[in-house]
Formats: sequence, C-alpha cells, structure tokens
Amino acid sequence: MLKASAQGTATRERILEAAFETVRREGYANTSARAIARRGSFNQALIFYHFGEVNQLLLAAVDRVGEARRKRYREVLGSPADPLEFAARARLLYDEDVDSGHSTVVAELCAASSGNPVLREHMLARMESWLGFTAELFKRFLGGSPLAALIEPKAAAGAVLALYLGMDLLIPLDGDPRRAPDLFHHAHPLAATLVTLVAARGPHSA
Amino acid sequence: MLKASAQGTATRERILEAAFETVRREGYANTSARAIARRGSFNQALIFYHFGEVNQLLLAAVDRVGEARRKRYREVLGSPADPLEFAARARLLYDEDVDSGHSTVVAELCAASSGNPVLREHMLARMESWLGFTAELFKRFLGGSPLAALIEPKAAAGAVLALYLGMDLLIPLDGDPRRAPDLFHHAHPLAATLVTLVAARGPHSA
DNA sequence: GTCTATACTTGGATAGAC
DNA sequence: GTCTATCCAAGTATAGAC
Repeated sequence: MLKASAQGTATRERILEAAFETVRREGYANTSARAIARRGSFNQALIFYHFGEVNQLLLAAVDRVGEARRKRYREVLGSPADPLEFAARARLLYDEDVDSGHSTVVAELCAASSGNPVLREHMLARMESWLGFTAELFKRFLGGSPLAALIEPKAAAGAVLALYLGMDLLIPLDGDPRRAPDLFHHAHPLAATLVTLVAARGPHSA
Repeated sequence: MLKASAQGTATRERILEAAFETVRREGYANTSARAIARRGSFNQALIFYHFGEVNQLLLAAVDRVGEARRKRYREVLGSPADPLEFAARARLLYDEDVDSGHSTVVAELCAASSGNPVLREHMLARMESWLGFTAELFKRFLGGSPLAALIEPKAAAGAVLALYLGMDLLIPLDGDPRRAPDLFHHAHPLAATLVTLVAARGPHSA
C-alpha cells in the first residue's frame, strides 16, 4: 500500500521533529521516549518501531537538520565574496543555526557523547565533517591573501567550531539573545583592522 | 565529638571527589547517586544525608574545584607580564583545567542546565563570575595598548569563555589531546603580528 | 555518621491485539 | 503501521537499625 507507507513516512517525520524539539527545549537529560511522545502527541512505542532506540532517533533527528543546514551553507557561501560580504553571510547562517535550535541540539549531543561510545562515534564523524567543511572555507577565503601565512585552516576551523559550540552552551544559560550579535559586532573592527594592516605590511614585517 | 565530625568532613570530601570524577568520566547523563557511590566505594544513602540531592552535590563538587582554580588563576596572573609571558601563563592554566577535568565538568553541567532551572541559575552565576574575572583581565592587559580601541573587554571575555567551553566538548569527543596545544601554537604568530602591527600603525590607520 | 532495606517513580523495551 | 498492556531495570529518596 502506497498510502500506508506514506503515512509511515509522515509519522517518522513527526517523531524526528518532536525528538529534535525535546532535546532543544528540555535538554538531553530530560529527553526520554516518553517525553518525546508526549511532545509529539503520538504513541511511545512508535519510537522503538521506527528507530529501534532513543539514541538512534536523536542521531537521525540531528542528521536530518544537519543535512539541511549543510546544503544551506553551500548555497549561501558558494558564490565568491569579499571579506565583509563573507562575514555578513556567515553571520546570517549562524543566526539561523541558533534560531532553528540546530546548534543547541548539537551541543547537547556532544556533551552527552561523553558517556556513550555509540553516540560519541557518531557525533565525532559529524563534527569532523563540519571541521573539514570549515577548513575548506578558510582555505578558499585565505587563498592569495597575506593572512594565509598566519592562519592554519584546520586549526582555525577547530577554533570556529569550538566557539560555535561554546556559544550554544552559554546562550541557553542566560537566555541572552544579544550575546552572539554582540560578538559579531565587536569582532568586526578587529577583523577589519587586521585584514587592512596585514594587506598593507605583510605578515612578517615588524 | 571532634572525631566523628572530622570523619564526616572526610566523607564529604570523598563524596565530592567521586561526584566530580563521575561527571568527568561518565558524563552528566550517567551520573546517578548509585554511579557516584560505586566509584567512591561508599554507601549511596550518604549522598542524600550530606547533600540532600544529587544535583546539589554536583554543584558543590564543581564549586569546590572552581574555587581552587580561581585562586590559582589569581596567583598566576596576578603579577605583571608582557603579552608573550601572559600568553604562556594563560596556556599553562588552560592545560591545568583540561588535565584536572574542571573544564569538562563545567561544560557538562552547562549542557545539563538546559533542562533544569535550579542547575541553570547556579551555573549562570558561576559563569558570570568567570566572565567578569576574564573581562577584568582584558581591561588590565589592554590598558594603554592601541588594541584597547579594537577589543571590548566584556565581549572578548565572552568569546574566550565560549571557546573554552567549546574546546571541552570537542576534546572528549575525539580524545585528541593535541587539539588545544595546536590551537595555542597556531594562534601565536597571528596574535604576535596583530600586536606588532597595531602598535606600529594604530588601530585606525588604513 | 553510616548501613540495610525498601517504597516509590520513571524509563526502556517488547508482545500481541487491532 | 499503530495502540494497549506490561515487564524489567535503574534511580531517587526515606526510615530505621546500628
């Protein structure tokens, strides 16, 4: 039956959505099969039928959103841009990540990975994927710039990722939505000065 | 009885230590009263006698280490230092935080705060304390430098804290102890160049 | 202050009816 | 594919003996 299968797919989506929202709003520690089912108004047993166990569901939920985000990143950052334009786009993407809860859920699952080998393996692979992606961005962005002599793409990508995750531990903590905008705001003149100065004098002049 | 009270104090210490180590090694999600008691080889009921509930114990455990770390920070960063010396000391302190597990436990509890108002309130206060401390460091460090025009202490402190927390989500993930050293290593020439260039030309020249 | 025993709750997971 | 019912494991917390 095509109809039955279509309904199964729709249910899967509902479960994935509810799982994501539960982690986002209640944290990993409070994300039980029962809590997810309550939020999505469906039967708790469906989780095990469709996903086997709760952690597998959570991984599927974060992957689902993660793939959409990855696609969006490619779209927005694919075309060439000068540094200022690039920064504006990166900020847009970051805001989307915060608003959608993606970054919160990723941070929650990273923290939970600590005590769960299966989760850890999976999240490690996901984060390494983002690390490689970000490192490529740095390479492309730094290509031909004097800054290339000063910034190692992989290390810089690691720092960006860590900053990203760390912000998303702090944001739910104080509930201050201005934290991230402020950081972008204040980082801007610093970055602009660095780019200008290095371009003018080169990284090795002293 | 002084002896009985002394033993009670010793037990409290054992419980605090076991609680800290359990969060560090097994993650918040696996940190139950039973798991803590198992690790410390004492009776599970003692936790409730001494601390009332598990979360209170965890907060006491992170505070105990946090206060020691704060003291250490003051000692090491109290005396004047040029930028290079300052960076070396900051790195030493950071390595200690990672080795001791302090940063991991803080990150775990921040993540867990998401779903627990009491925990959140407490961790928020602790993090704001560190935020103020770090902002003061920036103020002192930037005083009289041309960089002061480019770096807002509070925003910079927030970024450092986020970076710190984020690193401690990533480190247990891949178990790579070279992650942090590498970051310091690669950041060094960038920082050195920035300091030199800004000192030579000032932040507003273009 | 510490231990044993236990009441109670929540959650993971499955069997079997529909 | 979904629902009801249920079993079992693990955890919180307390009472009461020592």
